[in-house]
Formats: sequence, structure tokens, C-alpha cells
Amino acid sequence: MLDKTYQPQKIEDAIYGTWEKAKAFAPGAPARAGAKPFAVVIPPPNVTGSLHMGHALNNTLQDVLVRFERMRGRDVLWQPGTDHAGIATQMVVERQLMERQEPNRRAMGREAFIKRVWQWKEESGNTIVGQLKRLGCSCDWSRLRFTMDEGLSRAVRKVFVDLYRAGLIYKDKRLVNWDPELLTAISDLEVEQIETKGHLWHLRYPIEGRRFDPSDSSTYIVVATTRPETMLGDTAVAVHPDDERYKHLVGKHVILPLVGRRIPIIADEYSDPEKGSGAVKITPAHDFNDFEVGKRHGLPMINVLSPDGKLLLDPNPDFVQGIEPNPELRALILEFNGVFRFAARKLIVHQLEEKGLMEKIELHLHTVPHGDRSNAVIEPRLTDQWYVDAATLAKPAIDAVKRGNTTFVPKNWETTYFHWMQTIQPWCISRQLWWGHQIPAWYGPDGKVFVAKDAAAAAAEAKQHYGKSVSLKRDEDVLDTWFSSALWPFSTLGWPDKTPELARYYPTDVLVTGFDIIFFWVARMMMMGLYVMEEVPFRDVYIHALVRDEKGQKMSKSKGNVIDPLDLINTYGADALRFTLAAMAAQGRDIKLSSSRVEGYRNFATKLWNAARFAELNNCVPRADFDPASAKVTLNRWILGESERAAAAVTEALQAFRFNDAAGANYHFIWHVYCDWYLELIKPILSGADQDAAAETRATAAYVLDQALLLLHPFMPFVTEELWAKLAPAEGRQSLLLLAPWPMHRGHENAQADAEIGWLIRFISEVRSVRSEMNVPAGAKVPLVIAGASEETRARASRHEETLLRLARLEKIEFGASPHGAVQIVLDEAVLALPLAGIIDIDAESKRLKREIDKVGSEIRQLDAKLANEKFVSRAPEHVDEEQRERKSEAEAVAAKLEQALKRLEAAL
RNA sequence: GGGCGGUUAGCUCAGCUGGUAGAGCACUGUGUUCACAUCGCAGGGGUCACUGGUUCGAGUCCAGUACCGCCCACCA
Repeated sequence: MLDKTYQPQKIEDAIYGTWEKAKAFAPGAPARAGAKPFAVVIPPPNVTGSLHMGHALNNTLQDVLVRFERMRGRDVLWQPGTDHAGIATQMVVERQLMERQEPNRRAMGREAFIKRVWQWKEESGNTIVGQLKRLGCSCDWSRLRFTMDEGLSRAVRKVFVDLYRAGLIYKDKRLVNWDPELLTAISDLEVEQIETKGHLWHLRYPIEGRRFDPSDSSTYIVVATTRPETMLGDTAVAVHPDDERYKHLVGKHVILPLVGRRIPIIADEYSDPEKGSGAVKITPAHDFNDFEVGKRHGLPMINVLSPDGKLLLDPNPDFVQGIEPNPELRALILEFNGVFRFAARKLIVHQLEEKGLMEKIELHLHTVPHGDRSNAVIEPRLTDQWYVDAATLAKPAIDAVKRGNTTFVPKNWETTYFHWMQTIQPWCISRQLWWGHQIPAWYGPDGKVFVAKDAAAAAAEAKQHYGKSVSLKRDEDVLDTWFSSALWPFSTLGWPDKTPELARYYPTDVLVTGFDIIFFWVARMMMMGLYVMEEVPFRDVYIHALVRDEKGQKMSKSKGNVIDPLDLINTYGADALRFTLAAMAAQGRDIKLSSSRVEGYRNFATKLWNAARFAELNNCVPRADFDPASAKVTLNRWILGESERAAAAVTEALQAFRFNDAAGANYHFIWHVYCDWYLELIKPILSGADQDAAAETRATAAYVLDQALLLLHPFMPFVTEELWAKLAPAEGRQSLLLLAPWPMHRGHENAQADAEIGWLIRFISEVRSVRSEMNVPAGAKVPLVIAGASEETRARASRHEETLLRLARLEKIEFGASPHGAVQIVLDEAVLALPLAGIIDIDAESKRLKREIDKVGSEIRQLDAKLANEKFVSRAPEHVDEEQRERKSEAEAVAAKLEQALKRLEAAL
């Protein structure tokens, strides 16, 4: 016996255990040897992570697709795994060390630290795997991979070496985005531009050879800057070549304040006469634009900041270029050195003000680059780093999407993809971290680099190069986490080995991911997949929304607005959460999740549960010998057709990634068709005298419930699997629902049955509606007279008499003339009359009829206008025209009947 | 500065290729009929942001306007 209500907590774990025990998620079952493969790689969550709403959405959608295709007979591989998430993980462990007051990373040394991270990973790294299971994900966990597994690491090294040899990875000294807190370079994508209220300082740079006088503007040139502290590294002032204000100064020099360095005034088109003062200070070592200007003009590049963002003025020839070191300068260096960059800003502004070198200070709104992990202000910094020639790799990746080898859903994301790929910059892949794939590059005594798959290979190369064995030093840096993620679709399948899985499941079928990582991940998988495998990594990319809170805010711990999916699972069950997310997946950009929605779908699961309970109580058991095509009872023929239509709708929607439509079709069919109507309508049959009809109905009810479980399973796997098992299964029926075959179209629709049951439903609805409107007590049974009934109506009414009596709460049904003082309902050709004189208010009924007449009347007027319009008649397609005419004649018939009804009523007065 | 998206019932949102505006929640009335009160039945509520255009016909296509949001970009 089923419990009275569905309690997900009681069964979910057990159900999942059953699936795992049956190894039901594993691909390659003998039964599917000839089947077409269907492969999906999971976007690997960070090992540091726990399940958040974004994961819940992402993995629900994948699981829906995967379960759908598995049921459709495909040989499904859903490849799971986790990502080592370099910076994030390293930060977590470092924080842990700090909290426990243990020696920090540097104190314990690289080897010990990495060991510690691994230890942490083993202990708590896979919590998210358990959480994905709670969500119901049917990944093949036996194939769980981690980006730092030996196999995947080997793939990383091989790709690095191959790209290096092809000239597509190279080392370069240029400005990078430097995070002064994490002490590493980061890629452009990891920089967030944050709008900040700042200042624009207008500095006076004295012109060489003219005695500086604050009141004489010809003795100096004004430069505007948002970063006065970098002036210590200035090596030029640039003006636009066509700027008449400054033309005469080009070629002259200024004396850099405080420092005393002599720097040129140069003409460069980078300088924008509209901005600031029109003259701009050039600091090639601390600004991306200035770096380019510096290269064009051969300017020195003077670094004035330490890696951690403190002033660092080395009194070496670089810094003092063009000046003799002098006591004053030495004093300045002593004062400035080691001052943190923001304090240095104040210090320098103050000193300039004192010397009359500050023209003015304006408030200024501008964007300031921040590290997305540390949130520290990023410093452009001149360093040696490794780069991927992304522009070259991007070309085939662009073409593949243009040719349609990979398709984005929704399509408009392709625009975003193209735009970024076409303007792609070199990808900085080295990170000054410890946790990650150490770069397979070794340096000889003279600094020559040897890139090889391992130390031995590098040593061999070096030996050949130097003619003797030398000791090599390995590059200390690790690779950007996304480098290994980019290989995910093939590295998880065993590449570089030629595994059977690689041959069978690459390219994968669909990638499901959020739009926030199109650049980070999707684009890079495209580039690497095409380069390494010479084939796109996936055919479709389904881009889903971000989940936000009820107010549309991005969920974040600091805002405290995080909804934990596990809380929702605990309260409402995994099925309810999954169904909610699928039902809301249509939204283009974001999903505002509210728990009332989840609660509503929990109720839906309960509804289904109770429908199953009804089936159980009424002995509706699936029968192996039941043939839907042989059903005779109209009601059964109708629901079989409805079931077919629902199956078609769900199938079609899922094929088109229209998750919300698929969920909606299920919801509507199960609740509003099967429960609201079918189960109510069959009650009289089940308790009726016709044993054959009752038996057929029991079998049909069970069969259609099975169909519903099948169709709903991808969305609500737990409750459906549980019910599948509990409803005494028919022989030969697949014992696990998740492996059962998806409903196929068999053509059970029957127009006659649809018409008859449609009539029945309208009959009941109309009577109920009028009863309610007329305030007829719900419990009161009233007689009903059908006037003007056709033969068909008479037949239908007698066939369904018991049902009508029960559901419309009627005392009896008679045929004849509409009695006086009755409430009258127009139903097709007939009039349903409820003789309620004495119970109801004749006046109110008269008003009701008049309202109805008005409504139909205005519809007729509208249709008339349309049909009288010559243009409509001549230009609208025939079927539309016909439809309108038909609608009009129907409306006119109804109007006539209503008029008659009103007359009869008034006659009674 | 570019690009993209949003504006539909009190709230959160559906509405694919243009042809009588939908769902969930909330609300109102009513009901303890033997699956379900996590429920049933009935109902109220929308000039689909605004302006113009295309069309026989526009929530749906086009142009523009106004707010809101996101992404990208080196703007001193």
C-alpha cells in the first residue's frame, strides 16, 4: 500500500542506490551495442565547491536530456568529473592553514603544500559528487575524472608540448594583468572592470629650460592622470600630432617632478586632444596603452612597483636614467620605497601640491580592473609569461560554428561567440601558483628553455644541445586551470591513448552550460578540440540562464541571499526542485527562483502519487496483454489519444531543448487531463455493472499512468521510479523505469472519442459553472432537462448518464421542453435546463443570460466586420476565412438559443 | 564606446515559424462526494512599456523612444 502522501525523503536515497547497484548509468551495455551513442561531458564543478543553484540547474537539464535519450534507446555516456580550480582551491587551503594557525604556504614549502592540498581534496573534495547524486544525476560515476588525474595531466603536458613545437605556445615579456594579492598573472577574462568614483589629477610637468612658475602656463605642460603614483615611472609625455596647442613643444623635454628625470614630449596619435588636458603621461611599465606607445617610440620601461604593490624605486641606472644619483634623490627613494601603492598615491599628490605642481583635481568616474578571485586592484606588470596564440586557434573554431558543425541554442549566443573569437588576444596561461599543472619547461644554465613531456626528455634534449649533461631547472609556474578544462571532452575519454571510448563518444552530442563561461570554457574547448582531435568537441551547445534570487540579484554568500538547493531538496524533494528548474529554463538570461514555485511542483508530485494510489485502490494494474489499439470504451480511447498527444508534445519539446514546454506538457497532462477528468470520469465505470468495460478501464488507467511515469521520468526520476516499482508491474515490463523504452507514437488518437468526451467535459463544466454562479448549494442535487437534443446528444447523455449525474451533481436527466423558470445553458444544438424556480433568483438569471447575449453579440459584430472587409476576404488564407465564418455561424446559433432562453424565462415572470 | 537581452494578470514568468492572451503562486466564493485540503469546484484580474510602420490581421515582424539589466572595450 502506498502512503497517503509522498515523502521524498523516505525513498530518494534508496532509489538512487537501486540505480547505482544496477549499474544503470554505465554506457556500453550489451543490449545497446548497436545503438547510437549519446555523450555529454559534465561541466566539471570545482573540487572546492558545494552544490549551488547554478549547478542544480545545469545538471538537472543535463540529466533530463540524458535520461530522455537513454530511454529512447541511445547508448548514453554522461561523463562526470571535477576541476582542480587552481586559484580557488589554493586559496581555500591557505585560508585553512591560517585559521588553524599553521605555517603558511611559503613556510611549509611547495612540496609539502601540494601534498596538503591533495590531502584536502581526498577528504572533502568530492562532497559535490554526493550532492549531484542527491539531485538524481545519472552520471557514470565509475568514470569519474579529475583534471589533475595522471591521465589528464599527461594530456595537458602533451598538448602543451605539441602547441609549443607548433609555435602556438610561446614565452613572451609583456604587460600582464598582475594580481598583487595573489601574486600571480591572470588572464584578461579573470579581470573584472568595476566602475569606481576616483579623481583625475592634473599635474604640471615643468618644461626643460624654462624656469617653472606656477602662474605662467608656458613654463609647464599639464598632464591628467587617475594614477599619480605611477608618474615615478614616466618616460615621456605624449600629445596628438595635430594638436595645435602642443605642436611647438614636440621634441622638447620636461623634467619629471620629484625624480628629476628628463623625458621627451612626443607626438603620438594615441593621445586624445579631447581627454584630460590633451597631453598624457606615458608610463610604459604600468599601463597597457602606454606600453604600446613606449614600444613605438623606443621608450625605456621603468617599473616602480614591487609584485605586492609597493613602491620599489631601485637607485639603479634604469630608474635614474639621465640623472646623476644625488642626495636628494636618495632621500626620496628612501622615503617612498616600500610604501603601499594607495598610500603612495596620497604621498605623491601631497608632495606635488606642496611644490605647486598640482593644477587641479577633478572627481572622476572610471572603471578600475579588479581580480575576480581576490578582488584586488589589478596592476599591469611587465613579466615573462607563457602565451597561447589564441588568434590562430580561433580561426577553425569560428569556421566550425559558421558551418554549423556546432550549433548554439539559443542561436543568438553565436554572435557573442564570434565577436569574442574574432578579437581574441593572446591567452596568458602561466600562473605563479603551486596548485595546478606545472609547466613542462626546463631551463638550462644559460636560460635556454627545453619543453618536453617530462624531465628525462628535457634532459635528453638539453644533452644534445649542450653536448653534455647539465642540470636543468623546471619552470615553477603552473597552467591556468582553464587550460586543462579546455581538453575535457577528450582528455576524460582517455586521450592521448586511442581508447574505445574516445572513438565511440567523441565528438560529444551536447554541452549544457551557462553563458558566463562561453569564453572561459566553451570557446577554448572548441579551439583545443579542433586542434587536437580535428573535430568539434560537441554538436550542440545549450546555453542556459543564471539562477538569481527572488529579487533578481546574483546569489552570493556576502549578500546572504543564497538559496541552497540542498535545503530545497530536503524540504520539497529533488523531483520538485528539478521540475521547477526545468519549467523555468526558458528564460533567456536569468531565473529568479522562489520557493513557492518549488512548493507548487512538490504538490504536483503529491498529486501524481495520489493518482497512483487511486489506481492501486481500484486495482488498476498494468497488464502485459493489454493492447491499447483494442480499447472499446470511448473514455479509454480518448485518454489513450490524450496520452499520445502528451508524448508527442514532450518528445518534440525535448528534442528542441524546450525544457519548459516539455515540463508544462507533462504537468498539464497528468494533472488537468488524467487526474481532473479521466480519473473522475471512470469512477462510475469502475463501480458499474459492465464488467468488461470495468476491466478494460482498469487496464487503461494503469497503462496511461505508466505512460505518464515514462514521460515524467526525466524530470522527476525518483517519484516516478518509485511508483513504477510499486504499481505491481506487468510481466515483461522493464524492471527499472530509467531503462524502460520511451513512448512511441502508435496512432491511438480517435476523433470520435475526442468529440464525445469533449462534449461530456463541456457539459459538466457548463452546469458546474452555472450552479456556482447561481449560488446553488454544492451539495444540492437538481434535475436537468435537455431540450432540443439531437439523436447523438440523446445517445451520449444516456451513455454517460451516471457520470453526468455524479459530476454535475444532478438528480436526474430528462428530455423534453425547457420548463418555465429554469436556468438555461446552450450546449451546441441543445439547451440544458435546470428547473430551479424557487431556488434561484429569476432576475439574476435574466441578467446572466443578457450578459451572455452581449458577449456573443460583440463577438458576432467583430466577425462581421472582419468578413465584410473585402481585403480580408481576398487576402487571408482560405482556412482562416473558413474558420472565421464557422465561428460566426456558431456564435449566431448560440445567440439565437440564448435569445429563446431569455424569452422563455421572461415568460415565466 | 560597441554588442546583447528585458518591459505580458497583484508577484514570478511562458507565449516556437503573425490568425480568438496562458501557467504557477497569491486573491475571492464554495466544498470534509470513499486518490489527493500538499485537495476539489467555480471565479475575479491584462488597452501585452510607449510611438510609428508593414499586413486583411501584430504580444508575435520592422524602425524609433523611455526605463531596467547583462556582456565586451585601453580611454588619461
